[in-house]
Amino acid sequence: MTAHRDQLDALGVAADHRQANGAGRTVPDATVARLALYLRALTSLADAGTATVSSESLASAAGVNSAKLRKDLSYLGSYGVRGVGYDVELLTEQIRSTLGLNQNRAVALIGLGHLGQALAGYAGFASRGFRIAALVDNDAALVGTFVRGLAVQHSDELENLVRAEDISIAVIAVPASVAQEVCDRLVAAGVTSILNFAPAVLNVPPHVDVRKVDLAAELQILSFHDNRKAVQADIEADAALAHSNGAGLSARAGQAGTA
Amino acid sequence: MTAHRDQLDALGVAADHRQANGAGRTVPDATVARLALYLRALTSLADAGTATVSSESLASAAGVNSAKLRKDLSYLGSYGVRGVGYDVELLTEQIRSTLGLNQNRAVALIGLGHLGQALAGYAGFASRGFRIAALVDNDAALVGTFVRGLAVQHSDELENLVRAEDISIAVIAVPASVAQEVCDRLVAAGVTSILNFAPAVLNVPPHVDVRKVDLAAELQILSFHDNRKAVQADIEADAALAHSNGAGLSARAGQAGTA
DNA sequence: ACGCTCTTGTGAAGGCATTCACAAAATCGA
DNA sequence: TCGATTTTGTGAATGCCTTCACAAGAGCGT
Ligand SMILES: NC(=O)c1ccc[n+]([C@@H]2O[C@H](COP(=O)([O-])OP(=O)(O)OC[C@H]3O[C@@H](n4cnc5c(N)ncnc54)[C@H](O)[C@@H]3O)[C@@H](O)[C@H]2O)c1
Ligand SMILES: NC(=O)c1ccc[n+]([C@@H]2O[C@H](COP(=O)([O-])OP(=O)(O)OC[C@H]3O[C@@H](n4cnc5c(N)ncnc54)[C@H](O)[C@@H]3O)[C@@H](O)[C@H]2O)c1
Repeated sequence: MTAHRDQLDALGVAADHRQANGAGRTVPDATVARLALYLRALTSLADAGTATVSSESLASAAGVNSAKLRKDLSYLGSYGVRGVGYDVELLTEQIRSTLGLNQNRAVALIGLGHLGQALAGYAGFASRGFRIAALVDNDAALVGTFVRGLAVQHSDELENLVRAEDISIAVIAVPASVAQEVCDRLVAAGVTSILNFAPAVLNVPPHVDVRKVDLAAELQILSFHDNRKAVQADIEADAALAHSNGAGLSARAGQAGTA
Repeated sequence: MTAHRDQLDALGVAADHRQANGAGRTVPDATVARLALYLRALTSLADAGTATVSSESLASAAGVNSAKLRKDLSYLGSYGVRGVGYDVELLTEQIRSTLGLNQNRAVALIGLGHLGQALAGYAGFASRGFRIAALVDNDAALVGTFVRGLAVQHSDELENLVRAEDISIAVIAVPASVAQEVCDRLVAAGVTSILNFAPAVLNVPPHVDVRKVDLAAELQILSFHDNRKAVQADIEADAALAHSNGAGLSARAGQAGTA
């Protein structure tokens, strides 16, 4: 167990992608998702002063198995050395380049409520290749306040900001009821990638990518497995009981049935 | 496009699951992840007063295709009526039951910094089947303060709280440097499911499930596709230019190459 | 009672992703 | 120079998931 399959997202609209990289190869989506993980692990290694790493140890640092890691890296080309491993710095550069992180991408954050404030202050974005270039909210009390040295702008400015800063990625942290409307405006202004925290399905034209983060859904997935474990334990307990007893039904809840 | 494949998570450790439901059938992981989505869509429909829904319209409300939805629901049993559709209330109950949401599960939240504060105040958890039963931090300045009517407890109390409230699910929102340590304590206290926000790979025993949320990774995945689009646009622009020009290289960045 | 229409439920096919397992490449020491 | 050792890169096999396409079932009007 330890985690679910490969965490096939709770989320997920539908579509397909393939990318032609420098070498002309194609990178599977599942691989792209893991490249981000490898990058994180490589950064730790570099910080620790490691210059070279084997697929085995990088894989374990990233929490995947080494065959998968090697196959993933093979889509980028051959940057390892047989018998030795991968050069940490070179591989980092390769992955950054594949992910398009060499240009410190500008990101807009829409909605500076509870979640938005936390995100705006999150150091992990900056350190991993993103520059928050615009903070937007429509609450007059928030507009003009500063978060991490950046002023919150009124949502009337949304289109101007997206164009002025050449923003292609936006994060939506507004209530679900206005998420589609905000999304439409972002798309109209030229945004092509959206990370959506609102529990709403966004409709976008085909050239726009949406990824969603649904925290309650994540918990529900955990709940399913947790429940499964409990039911399993029940079955086993009952089986054990049946020996001494006859036909027991343990006290545990056991939700898997037919309601 | 519209979204990536099925948003194979950026995250994901490795493992496999299968669940025997009431009918003795097995529910694929990919399906479990989508059940949470369907549930959300069903709740909206119920709020709107809809009593019955076809696979076609429920699918579109959830942003998936209808064949997939029907196949997914078929793992729970036959709760639809041919020629008519699904009863919203009945289906809701079925999914809730499958996900183990009929017992308002108690959740612990560890770390009440920027992110933790936002999560603690998030209404979406309560409305979708979870009760935040414990808030834990080790910062003396936070302990004793109240968030949504619940007092923040000192982390020394962690084990006691988990046992007292019979908590099996925990959310980790502490710095990455202490995430493993917090995780170990949670597991030792009896937690079996963890949602991890810290950018760190957690090692857990096999009976414990971990799901991770890595926001920077999400952005990096978006970045990859965004970059791909830009490169593609370049190629096309160059091809067009080549006709009038000879051999042009457009101004655009074009990061997909070999660094 | 019957035929028409609608929509589910599901075998079968096809497509991806993961895992296996090993030949090929590189280094090192003798 | 050569053999031992290490570790990559990748065909091939396997297993999931998705998608297709349609028979079976349910309601409805006549
Ligand atoms: N708080 C969390 O931990 C959390 C977790 C997961 C998901 N979410 C989701 O994220 C979204 C935001 O959550 P929150 O807790 O921060 O809510 P919030 O109410 O605290 O913040 C929403 C913010 O959006 C702003 N806003 C509203 N309409 C706007 C518009 N048209 N343009 C620009 N800004 C606008 C509001 O002024 C407010 O500041 C919600 O959809 C919520 O469901 C929140
Ligand atoms: N802020 C964000 O939007 C965001 C987004 C994604 C991921 N994250 C991650 O989530 C985690 C929290 O982020 P944050 O911005 O809230 O950080 P933060 O520094 O604001 O909060 C961390 C909290 O954890 C508490 N803490 C530290 N050690 C603890 C321990 N041993 N036991 C209990 N509590 C402890 C601290 O007192 C603090 O209140 C980090 O790992 C961060 O990388 C944050």
